[in-house]
Amino acid sequence: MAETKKSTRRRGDILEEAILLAAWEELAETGYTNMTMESVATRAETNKAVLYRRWDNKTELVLAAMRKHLPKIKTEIPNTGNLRSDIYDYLHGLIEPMKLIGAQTIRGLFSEPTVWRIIIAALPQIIERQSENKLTTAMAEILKNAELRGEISLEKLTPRIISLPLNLLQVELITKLEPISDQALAEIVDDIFIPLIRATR
Amino acid sequence: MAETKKSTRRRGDILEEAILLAAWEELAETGYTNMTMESVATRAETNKAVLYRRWDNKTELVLAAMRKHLPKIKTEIPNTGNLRSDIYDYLHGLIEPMKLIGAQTIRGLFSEPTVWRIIIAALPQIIERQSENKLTTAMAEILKNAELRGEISLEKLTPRIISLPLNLLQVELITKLEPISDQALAEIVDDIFIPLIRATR
DNA sequence: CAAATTAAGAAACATTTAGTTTCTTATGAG
DNA sequence: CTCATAAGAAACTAAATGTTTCTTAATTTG
Repeated sequence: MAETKKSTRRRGDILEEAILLAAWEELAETGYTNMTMESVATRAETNKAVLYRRWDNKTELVLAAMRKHLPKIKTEIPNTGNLRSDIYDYLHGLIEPMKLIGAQTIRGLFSEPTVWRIIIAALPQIIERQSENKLTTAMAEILKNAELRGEISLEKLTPRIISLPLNLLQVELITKLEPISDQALAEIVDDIFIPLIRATR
Repeated sequence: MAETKKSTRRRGDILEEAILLAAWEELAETGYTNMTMESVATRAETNKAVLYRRWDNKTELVLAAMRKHLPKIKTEIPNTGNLRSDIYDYLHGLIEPMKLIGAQTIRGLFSEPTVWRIIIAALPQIIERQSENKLTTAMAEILKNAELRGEISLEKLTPRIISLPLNLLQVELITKLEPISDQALAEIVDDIFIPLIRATR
């Protein structure tokens, strides 16, 4: 009569992944402050103590969930033979995965207090170490290719100019709290970055 | 022998100001999460219940303290007869008061979880309604003056271009967590905004 | 395959903090 | 001087974080 289920007691990575998924879902659905260690444990069908054996505190758990479930940043850069296309394509590849996540989840992530700070605090870990450098490096490479083609003169470009498009995408995300639209990207590239770079030479 | 003190039981505005000052100091010194309603009450030499009689919750108290103690945004715009100077002077007037607050306090404000979200959530109240509009309006006026002098053609400038300097100041503040330097401002104005505007006509 | 080790499940517990309630008492208005 | 109002004091509730202890299932190892 009783089902054959409930024999399994999960361990190790399988359990860990279930917890991180539960945390990610809670985060997106209810936001940081409403997500409790208890609620995550329950959703993952396990126990609070199990969470604390793996992560020191709620913040660490959230960070781990974000690291696991946020889209990874690409390192490969396009080489279309044209600066504008290279920039646009690369940045488009960055914002595209956000659309899968959707506004709901982004709002869930950002809508509650702590995550802002966590995200910023975590930039050195989540992003800076991996991505900020990755991003800046990618931009630098794209521009170097453009220089080789004689499109621009790299030495005129300050670090602030180089990071300009990325910074504007940041502001866009933070203030809109939804996936960045292709149109916004196009404006940043075509109305701001490219004209500026053409002017700077 | 005993001093003549301790007779006073403060009320009304005097008490309220003491509380808001205490909250502001706690916020700056220990950050949002470490600042408790209890600690604010103690510092203000009053009682937790008094705080809750005035503000519904911790968030409201913090918002009130920020509204009271953050520098107000100027509405008057310079008119030097030169676009570059107008922009620089106006933005300089915005960032100057932050230097009085200092990196310590800015870090205190931003260093702990919730304030990020509070600040952003409060933008509609604290900033957007008053300031974001104020800021955008000021920028628009400065540019209009420049158009009257024949320096630029306003119709070519998109909203994104107009808000560019303010957006870059935002990113600067958020990523550095210290008062914005005059040099950073100069770079934003002279390496980015002015060249872009000159190119866009 | 049996014994030993490891880690999960369960539940009670400690602590902190937000927010409430009730009662007493000082203060200021009339 | 009297009375309404709001401050002070203190006890209390209700989460939520983080801990501890014990039992028991899964895995490793000899």
